[in-house]
Amino acid sequence: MIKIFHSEFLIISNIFNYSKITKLFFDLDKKEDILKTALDLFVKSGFHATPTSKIAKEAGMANGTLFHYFKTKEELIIALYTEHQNCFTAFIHTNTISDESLKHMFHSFFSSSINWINDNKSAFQFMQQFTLSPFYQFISKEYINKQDSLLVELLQKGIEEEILKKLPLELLRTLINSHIIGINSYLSTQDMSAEHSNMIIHQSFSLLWDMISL
Amino acid sequence: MIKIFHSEFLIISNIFNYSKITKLFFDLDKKEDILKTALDLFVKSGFHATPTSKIAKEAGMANGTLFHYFKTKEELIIALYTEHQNCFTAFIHTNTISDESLKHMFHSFFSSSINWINDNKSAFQFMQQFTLSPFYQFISKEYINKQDSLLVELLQKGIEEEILKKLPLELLRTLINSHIIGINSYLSTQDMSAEHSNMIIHQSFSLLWDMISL
DNA sequence: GTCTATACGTTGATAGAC
DNA sequence: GTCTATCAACGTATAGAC
Repeated sequence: MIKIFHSEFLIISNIFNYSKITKLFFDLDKKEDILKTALDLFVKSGFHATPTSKIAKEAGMANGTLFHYFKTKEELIIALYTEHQNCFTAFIHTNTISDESLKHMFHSFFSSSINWINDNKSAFQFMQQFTLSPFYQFISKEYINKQDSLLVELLQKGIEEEILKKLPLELLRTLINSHIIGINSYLSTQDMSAEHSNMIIHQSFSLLWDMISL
Repeated sequence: MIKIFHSEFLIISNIFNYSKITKLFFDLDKKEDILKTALDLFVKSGFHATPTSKIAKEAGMANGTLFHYFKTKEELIIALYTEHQNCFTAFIHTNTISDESLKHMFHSFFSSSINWINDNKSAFQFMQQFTLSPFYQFISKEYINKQDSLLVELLQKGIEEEILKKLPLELLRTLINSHIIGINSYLSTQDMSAEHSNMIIHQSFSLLWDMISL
């Protein structure tokens, strides 16, 4: 990856670190090479069925070099999770437009979530695998709550303003997240045009809104 | 496990094979010992982080004995998945009551799903892990569709009778399944009385119905 | 059917030269 | 920082006695 186009540049720089944009035109950091390769292999074969030796090899470096950047395999797996989770959250925060209408804000929150997931399918699948794995217990409650803080804020406002049904915050939060996962699962298995896909996303938001709004 | 109580008996006989009920009062089949132990360990540590030697040991048998019942570890994992998936489907089929009202049928379908999942938390978590893993590709499309046939039938009827919104069947199916997973996730993380839990299940069905019905 | 013993490959991680 | 060489431990699966 020596040269990349503008559109790819935006996506990739989004996944990784904005401060390292300039390096992208020449070479990614070794650390990022590892993370990128590990993601592909983990999604293809699972954490434990993917040896560190294979990651290093496919990332074009020696076995020992990988352990220079990550002390253990576990550290690598957890770093990979937080890397993408942070990216996901950052994307949603910058793409959820502020608006007088709460419904519009929910809509843009919803669309940006779906869009990120769609542009980062592997990352999202890995994050789901991770969430169900024993590694997840090493992620603090505080971190998890922080990631969902924007959604919780919106929900709180919605309930206060009597736009949303008066239900436990946690329940609403969980149902919305499940809904988003479901839409993603549908969009991934069906083979459709971008246009049709957008229509489904729009429809799905209406469904979600019918469910949670008064 | 020499003697078990009636309630446990019902749950366990439900998980495994009805034709082997009589054996339960003395000893489970070795094969079922393996499956039961493997489930616990897989949920605790994941497929690959759980060695077959540990499964055999905890199931109270020699390493070689395990391989007498399952030729490979992969075969064991896949058998474990279908075992529980079959049980889940069977439970829903017998517990979804026939009724003139489609809404009532949906409600009982929904409740039985939630109830089974709640009584078989480990099994369900394993099934989700499995679904996201590379092993899932070994499960045929036909098998998957067959498992969801009751829901699809209900949905078809609902759309024909203009009770449900006219949306792609697959989309509805996926959204309902995600909703159920979400409710389960909420019920699992919160600590509540059976009474309160039932109330949430009831409310959640209303939400689902608001979403999919006209 | 069940056990013991073991073959044989693989893996995570380290040491030390460059 | 990166590589090569290496190791000790482990994991799947088999062979063969009982």
